[in-house]
Amino acid sequence: MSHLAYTRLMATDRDTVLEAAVGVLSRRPTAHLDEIARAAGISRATLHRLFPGRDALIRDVGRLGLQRFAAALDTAAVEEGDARTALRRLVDAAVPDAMLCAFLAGENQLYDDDEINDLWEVQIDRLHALFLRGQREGVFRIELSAAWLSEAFFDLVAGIGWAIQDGRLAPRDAAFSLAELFLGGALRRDPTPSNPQHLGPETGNR
Amino acid sequence: MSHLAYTRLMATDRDTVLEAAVGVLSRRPTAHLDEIARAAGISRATLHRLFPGRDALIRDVGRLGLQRFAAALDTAAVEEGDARTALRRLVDAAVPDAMLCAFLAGENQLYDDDEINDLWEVQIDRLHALFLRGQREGVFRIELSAAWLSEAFFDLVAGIGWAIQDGRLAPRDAAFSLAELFLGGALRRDPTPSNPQHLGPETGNR
DNA sequence: GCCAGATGAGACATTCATGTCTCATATTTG
DNA sequence: CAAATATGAGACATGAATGTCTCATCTGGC
Repeated sequence: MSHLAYTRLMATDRDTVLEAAVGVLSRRPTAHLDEIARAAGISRATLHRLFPGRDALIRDVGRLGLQRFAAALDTAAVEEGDARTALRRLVDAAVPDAMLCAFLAGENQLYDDDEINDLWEVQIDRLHALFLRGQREGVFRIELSAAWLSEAFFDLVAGIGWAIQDGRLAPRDAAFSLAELFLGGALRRDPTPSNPQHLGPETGNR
Repeated sequence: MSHLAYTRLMATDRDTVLEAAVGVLSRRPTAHLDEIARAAGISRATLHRLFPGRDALIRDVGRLGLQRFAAALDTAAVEEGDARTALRRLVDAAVPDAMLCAFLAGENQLYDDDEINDLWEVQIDRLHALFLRGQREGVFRIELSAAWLSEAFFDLVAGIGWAIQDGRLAPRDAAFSLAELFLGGALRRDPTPSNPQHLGPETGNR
């Protein structure tokens, strides 16, 4: 029991360090371990005790990001319901980890680790499938390829992460800004206020 | 005259190297000078003759990207005409340099060079002004802040660059995919085929 | 064909981040 | 309070990338 509690404490500690690391690495991939350790509030020695080396740290950051994104896809249940509301759920689930996604977008496929690459491919495929399904359902536009929709969505999630981190976007507005822009685009829908249609069902919890 | 021709030759040569460099650096910011030199088809010695050092190279890549983006804003004449067509012109002008923009999006504000930062700020302000004007004209949605629209637009341009570089998007489709997604969003406009409206005036040169 | 400038290949020194170590201190456990 | 463990601070070695050099080769102009 005490052993379990101990390992769990270490695990969350590792994740805390990884989240601090991503805050630095997403903007400056060449940051020194000194900076990362300082950002995490620990010494370089402890950082080395938690992670054998720099590449191990980077690898674990990527793994954490992919795990979080996979968890977001799970909690959003993107395989169920109609595609539009599924995507809205995904937005809500993914925005809290937008910074991790921003890191992933940058370090896209520079990993030689098979586990990481497989994990990445699986999640992208799930996203791709969501858009394909939406296109078949008549929800998403078919002029834009599902591959491009997946890519653009992930780019915008990353953009959300950067914007929040740099203080250019309030976290409160993040999910709304992402969902509205991606789903509805930048153009006004109806210049005449005769058609009060909305882009999707309002969940009412804003 | 021959002197001018000589310096111009060198300048374009520098730009050629910079464009090769961005192809490597946009994906792997930690790439060695060896790789960059090989990507540019020159030796490391010549690379050092063209650029005093690594940071000078990075700085010039950033400067080139900003110059190209500024030129795109100029040729698109974003300050003239209605905002929607101005943005379409900007898309067409910016897409060829999307990879440079992708690099800029990554190395956002890590420069301590005042000239670079000023140049960056000016261009972002121009983009911001375009969206503000469009919102006042009733073209762009006012629920999304002009700052977010600027940021998201740039993120998508960067995404275009990455997708093209990695072969996930055909260069032919780039401008269309970017403009349609950003302006109109991912959702189908009219599920019923009764209203054949389009998102903007077709220029007819596709 | 000759000369000047440019380029490539490689050796060399240097700098700096990394990795490893020790020891003192702080914190927790019993 | 005492022991055990975790942490921080710093020194030190190592290795890799960078910066600088020389020399051979190539190209272009005269």
